[in-house]
Amino acid sequence: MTFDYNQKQPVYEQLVDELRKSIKENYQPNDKLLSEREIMKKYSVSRNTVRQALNELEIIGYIYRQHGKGTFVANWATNNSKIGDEYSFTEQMKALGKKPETKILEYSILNANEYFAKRLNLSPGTKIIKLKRLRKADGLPMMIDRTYIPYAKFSTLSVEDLEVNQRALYSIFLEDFSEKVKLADEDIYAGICSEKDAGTLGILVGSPCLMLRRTTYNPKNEIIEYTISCARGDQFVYNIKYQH
Amino acid sequence: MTFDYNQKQPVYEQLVDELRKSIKENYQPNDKLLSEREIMKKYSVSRNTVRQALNELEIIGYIYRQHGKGTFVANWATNNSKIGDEYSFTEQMKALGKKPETKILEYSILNANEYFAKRLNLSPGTKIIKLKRLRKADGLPMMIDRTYIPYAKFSTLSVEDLEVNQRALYSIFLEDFSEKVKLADEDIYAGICSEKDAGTLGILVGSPCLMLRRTTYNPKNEIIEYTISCARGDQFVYNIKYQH
DNA sequence: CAGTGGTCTAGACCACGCC
DNA sequence: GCGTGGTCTAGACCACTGC
Repeated sequence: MTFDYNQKQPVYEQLVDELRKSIKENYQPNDKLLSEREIMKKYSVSRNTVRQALNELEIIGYIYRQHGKGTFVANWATNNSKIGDEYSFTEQMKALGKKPETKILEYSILNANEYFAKRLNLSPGTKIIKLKRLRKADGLPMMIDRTYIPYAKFSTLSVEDLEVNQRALYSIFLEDFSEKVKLADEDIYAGICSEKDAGTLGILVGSPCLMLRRTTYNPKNEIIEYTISCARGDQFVYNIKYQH
Repeated sequence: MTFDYNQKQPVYEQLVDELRKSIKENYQPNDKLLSEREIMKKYSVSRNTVRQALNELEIIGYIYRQHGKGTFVANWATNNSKIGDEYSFTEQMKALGKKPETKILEYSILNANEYFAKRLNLSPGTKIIKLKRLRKADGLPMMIDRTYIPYAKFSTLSVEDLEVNQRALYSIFLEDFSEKVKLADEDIYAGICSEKDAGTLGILVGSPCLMLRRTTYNPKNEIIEYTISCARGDQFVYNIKYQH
């Protein structure tokens, strides 16, 4: 068995796909996998390529390796959800089997005041876009996002894409504006719901809520987004998985 | 310049240290680094080794690479705190310049009831250790942890180590019991403080608080810890950084 | 076009776990 | 001693960037 070297996808990625398929079909958790040298022979690739593929599989939690013993299949219970990705409402709701939905409550262009200028690392007065979104799951209001992004970078952002096509904001950043999220810095804390948001979320004023504050950076360390979210405390659980 | 091949530390790790030092002393953010081939010559190592070192530096956010252009120094503002690590109260408080302190409120051995047996994946009635800890920062009570671990694995756990030596639980797991944390699964949600905890934390009953529920797994997918924490909403902020 | 990072090969030795 | 994963080398070609 060999791979196609003329494809756009590198060989080690093709190998990752092959191994994933093979594991899915033929292995149980904690089974011993083929050794690196056996994989070399089977797929006619060099050891470096095998190790590159195995590294990927290790990172996504599909396998674990033990020096002197071998490579083993990890328990996939841990593999259904993405690990180490920044928070995505849509992804989390899907993982819970709920139907996510996003409604745009506000889209406006404003001049940054002192506070938002500082948060976005811009000069006060610079134009920014404010986006207020209501997130629902199975029809139930779950959280309100207030997102602030620099107008200069995203002037042609289409509200229709967000609402009608229900595209994820980060997909639009990446696909339409080539802005890659390199780092997301999140603060999570407990708070009390404001009167305004309580009405929108359909809960009592003063109910406990989960507050999220997020700043995201591109590879050049420019800030591409600042978001404050308020989630209802009686419904919303934020889940993270850390892999080592 | 060459490296010592007889050291326990692999050459690429030595190269990582060298490059970190060099970057710290001679480079500014977004400066262009030596090319991979120049590093090869300078340190007399092969390209693979250089790339292994650069991969590490990329993962910890020290550098970023651009195909066809070069390798660049990232802004270290993002590098002071560890990225992608599971939550550690002690580490976070240190990062904020606060003095962390842990007080053991309870250490007991009990038989797991239905609930905890399920959470730890044990049979009901199995012996487990309960550990209740109060976390303070600069003398101020911040959160209460209730940790449940299987007695079979950690029967010789020393409370003195935790309290007098202020050792981190995970260091003890790793160093004294060879239990490595492979995956941490955390739920974060907003809640209301119980009467009992309100007294300990010095806040009013019914105050909003941040609740954390954590399950950690070793590489074999055995559960090594289940912890529920309650943090005061007026003081405590949970910070995470995601790197891509 | 030259220079960069991205991928790949073939072969070597070491360190660890197990019999 | 043998098989495993971990590290390392020397050399090659490709794809992308910018002049």
